[in-house]
Amino acid sequence: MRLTTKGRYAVTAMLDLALHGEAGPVSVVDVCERQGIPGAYLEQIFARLRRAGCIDSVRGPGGGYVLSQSLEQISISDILVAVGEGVDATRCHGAADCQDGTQCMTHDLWSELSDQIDGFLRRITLASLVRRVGATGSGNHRARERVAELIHATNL
Amino acid sequence: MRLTTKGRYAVTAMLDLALHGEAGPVSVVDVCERQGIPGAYLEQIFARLRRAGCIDSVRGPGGGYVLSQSLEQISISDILVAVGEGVDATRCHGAADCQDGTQCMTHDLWSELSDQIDGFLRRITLASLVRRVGATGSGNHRARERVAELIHATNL
DNA sequence: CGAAAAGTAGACCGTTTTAGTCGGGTATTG
DNA sequence: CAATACCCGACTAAAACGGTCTACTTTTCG
Repeated sequence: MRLTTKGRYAVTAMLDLALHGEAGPVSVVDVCERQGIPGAYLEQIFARLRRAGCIDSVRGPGGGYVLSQSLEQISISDILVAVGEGVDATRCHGAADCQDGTQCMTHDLWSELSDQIDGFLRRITLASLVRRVGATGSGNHRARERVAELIHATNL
Repeated sequence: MRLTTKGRYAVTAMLDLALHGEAGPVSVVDVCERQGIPGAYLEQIFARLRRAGCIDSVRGPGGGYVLSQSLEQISISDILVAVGEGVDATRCHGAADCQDGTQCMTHDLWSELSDQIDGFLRRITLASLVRRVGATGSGNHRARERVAELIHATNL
């Protein structure tokens, strides 16, 4: 199972807005310089997020993007769905016609899996992400060590 | 997030072995006719499963493939990992060097997500799948209705 | 022994998706 | 009116996906 960079970029960018958006709109350039995301690509992603209603845009000098809801209201699931990276592990995209018009043996399994993953992502909001990043400090030594441990422990 | 057909085929094929393997080895042709999987492709998948130690092969007439462990011992996670479809939502594949050699802001998130999904898949074994398929009957009306409800409820 | 049944191996290939780039817009501000 | 910033659609190289095809080797049965 893979997550594409588009989905990751979208979440990263939204988190960046959450962290730096208090003083007003945040420009694409600001975000892509801080997060190392190609500017032209990030524009596309922001466009999708806007059309989905996750963010609002302000044009002209001093403009940029602003979160359109509170941090508690925006979940990771919302963001991924907005950029077309919503979870779907089924072959038939939920239609249950996987094999000759009827559902295949493993349809329930994939359906349930999709549900589990989405549930997890729905419970994580920008608010909880901000709390976490704030607590460990982004990119510092302590954080890196903690993650290294985690990876080692879970054999990821 | 997407799951490829290779992963789905692998699980389906393993489940087929679990359901029809009691009388001896099951041939590729048998499995692909029952499950609607292209034969030549399924052969590739079985080859990976064998190299990973999930199944054993028996050559010559009357040969085929046999599960190499008990139904309780084989998890969906094992199968997916065997065919190279293991869960990894991080960009850096666990190395924590996502951004300029240090970990990016969202590394923990993806790492934890991968962990959650894998945990879920590890708890489901061929044994539990066989029980489930037996209980609902594959492809019957009741099962399809249940799934339709689920899909509607979760907006998948 | 020889034919047929089956697995083994790996090169190959068309299509789709990914991960962007590019070029030209349009609104807003100073 | 010029600079800043969003807006939008077309385009593209590379990778991944979902297979196919060919040419083996091993084993059983008659």
